Amino acid sequence: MNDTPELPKAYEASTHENDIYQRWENAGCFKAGAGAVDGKPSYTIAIPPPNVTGVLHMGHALNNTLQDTLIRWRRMQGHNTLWQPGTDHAGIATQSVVAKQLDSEGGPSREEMGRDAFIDRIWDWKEEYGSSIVNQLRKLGSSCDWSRERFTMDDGLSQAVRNNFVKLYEDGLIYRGTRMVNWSPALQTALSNDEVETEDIPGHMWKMRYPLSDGSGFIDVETTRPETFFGDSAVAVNPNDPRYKDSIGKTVTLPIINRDIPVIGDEHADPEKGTGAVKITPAHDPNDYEVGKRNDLPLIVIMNKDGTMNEKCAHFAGMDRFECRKQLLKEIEASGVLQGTTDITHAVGHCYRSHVPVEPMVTEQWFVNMKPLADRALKETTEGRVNFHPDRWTKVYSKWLEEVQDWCISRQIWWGHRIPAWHCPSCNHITVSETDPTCCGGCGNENIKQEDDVLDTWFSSALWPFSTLGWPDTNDEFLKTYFPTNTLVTDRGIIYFWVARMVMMSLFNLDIPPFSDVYIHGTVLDEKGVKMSKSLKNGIDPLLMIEGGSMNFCPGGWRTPKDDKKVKHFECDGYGADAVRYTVLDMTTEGQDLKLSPQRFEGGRNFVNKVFNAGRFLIMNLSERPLPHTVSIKDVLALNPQFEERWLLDRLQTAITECTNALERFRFSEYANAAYRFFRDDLCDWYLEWAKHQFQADESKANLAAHTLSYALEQVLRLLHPGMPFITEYLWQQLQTTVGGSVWTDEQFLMLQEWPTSNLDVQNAELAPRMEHVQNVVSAIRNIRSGQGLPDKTQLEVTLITDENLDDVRDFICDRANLSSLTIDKDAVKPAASVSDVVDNIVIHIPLAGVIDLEAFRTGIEKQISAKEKAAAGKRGRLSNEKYVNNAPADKVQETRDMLADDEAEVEKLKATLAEFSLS
RNA sequence: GGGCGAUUAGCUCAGUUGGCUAGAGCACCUGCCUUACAAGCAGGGGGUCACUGGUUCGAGUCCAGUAUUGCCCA
Repeated sequence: MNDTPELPKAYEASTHENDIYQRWENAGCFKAGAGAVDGKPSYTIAIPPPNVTGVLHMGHALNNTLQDTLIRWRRMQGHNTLWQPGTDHAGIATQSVVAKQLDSEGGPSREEMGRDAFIDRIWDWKEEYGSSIVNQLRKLGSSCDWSRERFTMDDGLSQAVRNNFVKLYEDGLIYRGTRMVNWSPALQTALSNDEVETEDIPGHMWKMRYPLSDGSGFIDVETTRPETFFGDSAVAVNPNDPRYKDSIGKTVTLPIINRDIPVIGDEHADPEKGTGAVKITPAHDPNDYEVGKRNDLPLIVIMNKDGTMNEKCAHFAGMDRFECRKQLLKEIEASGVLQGTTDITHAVGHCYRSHVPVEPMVTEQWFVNMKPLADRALKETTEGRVNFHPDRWTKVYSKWLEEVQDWCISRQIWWGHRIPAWHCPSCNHITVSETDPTCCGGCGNENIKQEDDVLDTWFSSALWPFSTLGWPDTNDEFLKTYFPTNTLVTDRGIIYFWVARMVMMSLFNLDIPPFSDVYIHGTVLDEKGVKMSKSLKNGIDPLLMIEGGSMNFCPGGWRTPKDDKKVKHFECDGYGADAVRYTVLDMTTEGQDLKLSPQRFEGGRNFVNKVFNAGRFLIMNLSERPLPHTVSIKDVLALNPQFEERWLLDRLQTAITECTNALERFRFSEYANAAYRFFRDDLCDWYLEWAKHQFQADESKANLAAHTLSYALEQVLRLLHPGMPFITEYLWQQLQTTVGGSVWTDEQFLMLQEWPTSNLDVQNAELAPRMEHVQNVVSAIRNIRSGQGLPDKTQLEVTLITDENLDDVRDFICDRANLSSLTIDKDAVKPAASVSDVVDNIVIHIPLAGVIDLEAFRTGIEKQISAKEKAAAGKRGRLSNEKYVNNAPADKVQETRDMLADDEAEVEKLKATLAEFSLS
């Protein structure tokens, strides 16, 4: 790497990214504690473990870009960092994937091969395909400590699950009971309340007539689910409803099955709604379940686990619940039981995964008693130990905890942590134990059988921030060093599922919250504002954006075959990981969703290329000009820096402060913008262009410019590194090999260099405004050139009328405005046939005999005059208002006076130039 | 029905404790292939800050209401 590299004109991300990543990893840069400075605190992020069956989507790209930006920044700050990676076993999802695979192979089904063989088969699948998503995270540049990768089904994490379960059970916080749960007939398992998604769908309200058994009349009830009448235990009427007062205590006879059920009085029946009488099906409706409990009604389960009707349903037995409804309606219509149908829209709970309507059903399940855990978790936010960003999510979190219901944790599937409970057939005792027991804890019977059910995947995810660090071994060095973690970066969608449960379990097991800050980022939307999802075919594949390829996608979402017309085709060569990262960082403003289109990444790619080219420029110039291995600010200061250099150094300090402050406050977009502004505006557009001139000047000027550029670029590469790690690392190393001394070796990485801190010695509040003033003069001259239709290369002769001392920036103005001569004199006379302008009270004259575009000049000046006059009028109005003068802060008033004076002076000068011009 | 957001340039978004002529990127117009970069440079046009009131010397910013829209909960 000693030869001067021949760099291409455009940066090719794909030729460098994999190589750089490999070298980081081989050198141990990702390992816990890499680059840590003694005495600095630890900084830990536990990755939200992606589903092991998952493929990287834009949400992951965003989520992990933010985490990587934070961890790289803290690592550079010398903190003892750990980004703990891993994946989640995703019980239902993974089981479905493998079951489908079996199905497509045509071999034995899950049921045929049996539990143990099937689980082996899933492990095989996991070995083969389970690392695809973590490899995709690598493509993004994620600096996770892969040597510590964990999986929720690992032995250690499984031990943690058992330990937690047993402790909760022993504390009476886990119980087993027969309760109303949400049953998914498609998956044939119970679900937690949070796994049910309510959707508004069109339906019907059917009126059914139940005759009173004594023949004294009838009661009409309305229902959206007539087929559940087989499980009716009562008809409820409001006790205060005069229409039904006499019916209470009587019975009605159910049609078809001719079973008598009581008419009861219960407040649940609303006289205002429907007929005022409601059928009560305690085993298949959550509200009816409560009514049933109050009134001691029998629970009559009428369905099988697969959603078909059971033997209690006469000749409908074996029929699917929806088919049963159809057939039943025909029969009861014919028999006169059906008294009417109304079209309605109602909210129906659907299974989050299979999307079939859930069946409320009474079954025997395991539950966590959430109240005591939730109360503690609530205090963490109210007492400021867990802080959400943006803060408003605290309320969402708190609300859920306040209203939390018991958590159904048992799942009737095979893939997952099998509940550590053993049933005894002889004494019915349940033995719950962390290690496999050999006999019943109640009677000593050795013939015991482990519970079939497994735990909800979130039960193990809830332990993630500490189970990955060795817990329940509380002596584990990693647990001691890196727990509690610092920042959790996640999406609002799993505040209930995951964030709240982690806090609860961490408090229960370790008495401290698992993290201090929770950053909730936006959701990734397509260009039409619809959330990206696989099923809507509107997703943009981040890997494709990184590496290139072609894709079809449907902005707005693909919902029906007709939407095929809306499908768009997109092809690209790949923008590179840095471009993707920078683009999403730039878009990550507080709490804002990200509307993305593939073209959006061009902006990021262009900026990355700009960074590359700045480096290319410096490398080309430095190859002839040896500099110290790493130029320090002392080196620059020793070379007698001039105004331009001192200005650039001051701007760099501002950028350092802004970037650091932004990251501290999770303002990712502000971070990206602050670095961008300094890099593009200050460094490239102004200083670097000036440096080209200096390189042609005498040796001391050239040397100063080279040192300054080298130093400033090196610093800004550090600032940009957390956001765009690859290009910055690549360039940094290229620059190290180019400069003299060649002390640099392959062992050194930008990634482990120190994050810049602002240097108070080079800060000077007067530099930036003065440079801005000078830039305004340059811009005004360029504006005249452009307004007069002159090519950029036309050199101009300029006279500035001012008493300011501009000697030190004379060369700068001449160069940046491309002047052949510059006269600065407060008494200078206007050259004949010249156009003029006034900026910051400096009058500019440019002789342009013969080429003057009179019209352009006049309109330009007139426009300025009217703008200035308008501004002045506003200020005059304010100052003539005595309330303003009396009430506003004195310095503000004085400021307004000064500005008004400036405005008025400038208007005068503008008018004078216009008048002079008209004369000439 | 309840809660939380959003509404600023053609598009996507910034805009801090209220205070100069409300900013950026993209798109657009003009001129430039100037030996870092046309994935670029220079210059320019473009906004009744959703609407209606209120507080204030002063409101994009604070308060109340209205409209449109998104998400979550029931």
